[in-house]
Amino acid sequence: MYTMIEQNIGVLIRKSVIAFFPEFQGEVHLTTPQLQFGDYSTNIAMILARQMKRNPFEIAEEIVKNLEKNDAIETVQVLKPGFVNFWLSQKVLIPPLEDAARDIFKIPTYYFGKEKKVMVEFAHPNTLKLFHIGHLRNISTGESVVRLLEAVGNKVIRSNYQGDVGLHIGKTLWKMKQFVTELGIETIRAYSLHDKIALLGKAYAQAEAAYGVDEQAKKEIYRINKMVYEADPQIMDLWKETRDWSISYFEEQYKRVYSHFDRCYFESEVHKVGLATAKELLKQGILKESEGAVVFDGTQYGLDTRVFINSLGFPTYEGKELGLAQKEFNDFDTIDKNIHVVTPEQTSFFKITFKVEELLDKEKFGGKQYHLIYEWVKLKQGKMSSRMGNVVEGAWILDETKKNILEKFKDSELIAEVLAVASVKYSFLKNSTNSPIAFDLEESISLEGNSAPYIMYTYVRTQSILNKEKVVPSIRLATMNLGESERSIIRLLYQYREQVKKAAETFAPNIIAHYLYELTREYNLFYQKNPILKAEKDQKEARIAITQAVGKTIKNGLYLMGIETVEHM
RNA sequence: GCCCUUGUAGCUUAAUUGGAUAGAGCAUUGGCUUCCGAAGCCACAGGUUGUGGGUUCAAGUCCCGCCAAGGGCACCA
Repeated sequence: MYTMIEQNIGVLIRKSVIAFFPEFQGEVHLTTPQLQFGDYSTNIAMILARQMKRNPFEIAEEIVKNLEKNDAIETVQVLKPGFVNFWLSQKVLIPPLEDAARDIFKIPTYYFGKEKKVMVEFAHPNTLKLFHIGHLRNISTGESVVRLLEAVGNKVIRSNYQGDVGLHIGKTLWKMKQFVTELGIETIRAYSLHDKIALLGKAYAQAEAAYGVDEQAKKEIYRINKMVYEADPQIMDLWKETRDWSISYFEEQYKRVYSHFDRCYFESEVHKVGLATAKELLKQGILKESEGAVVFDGTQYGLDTRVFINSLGFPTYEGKELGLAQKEFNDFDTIDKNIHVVTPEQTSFFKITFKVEELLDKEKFGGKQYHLIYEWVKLKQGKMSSRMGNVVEGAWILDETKKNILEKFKDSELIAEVLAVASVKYSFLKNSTNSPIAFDLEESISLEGNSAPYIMYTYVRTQSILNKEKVVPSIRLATMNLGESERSIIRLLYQYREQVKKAAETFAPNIIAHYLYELTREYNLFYQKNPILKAEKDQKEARIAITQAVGKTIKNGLYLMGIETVEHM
């Protein structure tokens, strides 16, 4: 395993340092530098320079001088201020390549605790509302994080928390009741799912408008909201039916982007537990009464003060979260970490609920809740707002991209669909999760350069070559004399597993995107320069093996990003 | 008013968590098919990393001030 190699090099350096500086205590830190600076690098000489009050370059030379010979290392080099750079020998570079060619990826493990089990909570659209482009980014991020955490050995539970009670429901149902009276429920039932969802959207928009100006409407909306909370039979039929439409619609969206959930939580099933918990916390003095509401005074922890039970006696979003947390942690026994993929405006909200949960049960919740901030998809033309009617539906952008692909290239419907999903997902995931995406309706999704089609095209290219010459009888690369361009691809392939681990540790799919793009570019350059099938015997064998390894690695990496591959395009 | 986040080429962005010459893609300009898929490849150009200071052998990254944008700060979710 490469980690062994890394450790071995660390030990070698350590020994070497101790040889001339016996009181050395610190850590030897190895990094993966740019290819031009070797496979591993250490800055230990610069750190020692301060302690020893000597020139770092001299120290670096001394380290190299005292270094024991090791057949994993081909070359060692000392550069400028005092970097020591290591080039690995083919002996250790080749096995990962051979593995990759056979579709074997020995990803190092990474756990957050002894349970080796984590929950990722993502998607969370609210029922009766649109599944918009922001949800699409959320689900792309969540799905990829799930797969990354699985890749490093965790059991991952996919969960999804949806708001099916609350003011937005009150509003929509208020208007929907009118629609039902006007149109008749049977007429509406005959609508396609898509039209039903559109009607719900219309109801919400009109209710939202009335809420601001019409006192009577506002009162009525509050009344309906209360009925929903109390599960009043008078409203429950409509509530249930509209909720079902919404849920089926969401299922369609999840399926289209290859996601699914182990458990979908709803506010309607947690608000009672939340309320009870908040009341209990009030008794314990963790929460307190203020102006008729029950609040948490965060000032003592440098946090905001927020309401958990409002003066009408309903649990707020904060109150419900207490119920959710308990259900999540009870339903799946102990988990090491619960990762909430949510926008940044909720930062204060999470800081407070996490704090309260910790005060409630430190053993159970302490240090386990994590808010993974993913940023908004912002429209270049202006903000998205359901009131303004300029919310971009998730499906819309997928459809647009697909149309674009069909127009530009002569792909089949099926392939265009896969490419569209890939393009949209990739365009989200290549950015770091915490950077806002400025989305331009005109420019749409990029289909060249650093994009999914570019990477996919390269994959297809590798498959096309392999179709012509499948057989790789024996890979004897370890002893072969490889050229420069072969070597840089092999060295990149060597880094893959480490990159996956890093991406998992930091919940950062963009690391995979970045890596795949780099690998793909390197391969394309190689392809352009060198014949593969027409190369000489040994060389041909090596190049086919590389082609196979690159293909498998691309496929594996794309899978980790939640992207399917195509064999032709 | 207080708190948090962000500011990198015309546009969209990366930078291995303090490392080496700040890396790409779009857009612009010029070039590459008798040959494995040109959705490709190469080249040119584009930068005082918002700004002023500080710490360090080393700062886009850390600290302080200022400017700008976004978000949050009691009964919405």
